[in-house]
Amino acid sequence: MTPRKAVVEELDKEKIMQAARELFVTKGYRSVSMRGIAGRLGYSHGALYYHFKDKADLFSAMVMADFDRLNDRLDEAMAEHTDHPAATLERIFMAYIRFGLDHKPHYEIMFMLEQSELNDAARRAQMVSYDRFAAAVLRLLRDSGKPGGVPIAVPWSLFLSLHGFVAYYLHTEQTYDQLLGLAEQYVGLMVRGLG
Amino acid sequence: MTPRKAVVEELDKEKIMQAARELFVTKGYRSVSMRGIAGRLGYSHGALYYHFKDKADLFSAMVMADFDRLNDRLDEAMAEHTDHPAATLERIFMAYIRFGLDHKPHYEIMFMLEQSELNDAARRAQMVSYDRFAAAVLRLLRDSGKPGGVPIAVPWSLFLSLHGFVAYYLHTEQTYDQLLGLAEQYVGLMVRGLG
DNA sequence: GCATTAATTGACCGTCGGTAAATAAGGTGG
DNA sequence: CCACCTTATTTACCGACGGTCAATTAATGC
Repeated sequence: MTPRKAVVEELDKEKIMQAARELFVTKGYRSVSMRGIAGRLGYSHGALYYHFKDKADLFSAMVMADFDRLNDRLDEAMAEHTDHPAATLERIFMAYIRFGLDHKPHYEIMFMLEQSELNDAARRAQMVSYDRFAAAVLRLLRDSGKPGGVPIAVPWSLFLSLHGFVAYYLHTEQTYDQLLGLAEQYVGLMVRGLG
Repeated sequence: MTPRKAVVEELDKEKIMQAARELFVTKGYRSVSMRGIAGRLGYSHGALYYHFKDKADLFSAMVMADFDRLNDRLDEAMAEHTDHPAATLERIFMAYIRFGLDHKPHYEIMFMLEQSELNDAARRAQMVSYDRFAAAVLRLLRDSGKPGGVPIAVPWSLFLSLHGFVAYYLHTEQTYDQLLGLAEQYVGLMVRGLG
């Protein structure tokens, strides 16, 4: 009936991503449909395809925004480097876990999507974010005076460990606060492995 | 036209699970459909619903069979307990990683399915299998003469670490043999954390 | 005011998981 | 051998999905 709305209520990428986020909170991202997102906004589903090429394109845009946030959190954790490198390391690890558990719907699409559900740009953002993490970890390990070189596989192992922790609790109801003690034990185990 | 086939070519659960497995190898399990499985066997999709209540029921049956196999592998790794407990621990960890990477399609449905995609029995099998793992790890840690008690969270942390490793490489082309060196470093880091 | 462009609708396509009635084969008792 | 019941399968159907596209109307530029 009205194949174009008044400009004040026009759709844009931000509104679409926001609606998608709200749906992710209640249902898992698997069951969030393009039709559902459009319906929540009062539009027909076809309108979304004017703003995003397809569902992977929408997911990817959200993922890239989320990686920017994660990078900020890790930067903050590193910025307080007044104490020992080992303590900074623990802060970074805890910041990672906290980000994952405080923003489960975000983390879910960042790391739990199949590769086919993301476009190239989003995959690049994943890798870039990991590179920052790895560089920071390597620097801290060297600063803390490790004898000899630090094997390049170490940051990767640490990342995998952190991801394993978050990924498991992603689909439970438990919050970061509830898991705090366990997370600290876990991180402690990780850091002791580096000694 | 022929609403029942000759008895020699009747469908059964085994045939269906086998066909599903074959499809998992080429496509991810996400894109394996009930129609696709039936088609591969030369049946119409409705026939599957006579043998399995729904897709979750089919997946769950496969998952439970896979946990039996994983339990066997871990039992084998523990059985060779001629040497130090620490060496046995490493063998168990490596056996876990090996199972995951040697049987990626199996591991995928065992651990990467959403809870809603499994029925109660399959969820129980997951927990029982973890309990075996945890009991074995706890026993070995105590045998190796840990001073004081071993926190109950330790086996769980170890499991999460192993899962993190396997989960990441699940969607890559890399084989267990190619990742052997990295896996050994990773396991080494884990065990050192216990010292 | 008129032509052009931008944004939205809604019909349509093929595929999915799932249900249920119809139907034919297998098994059973007389 | 036949009648009857059970078992296994087909097929049509449902609603929902992702995605495409011509039609349509609001906004914009000249």
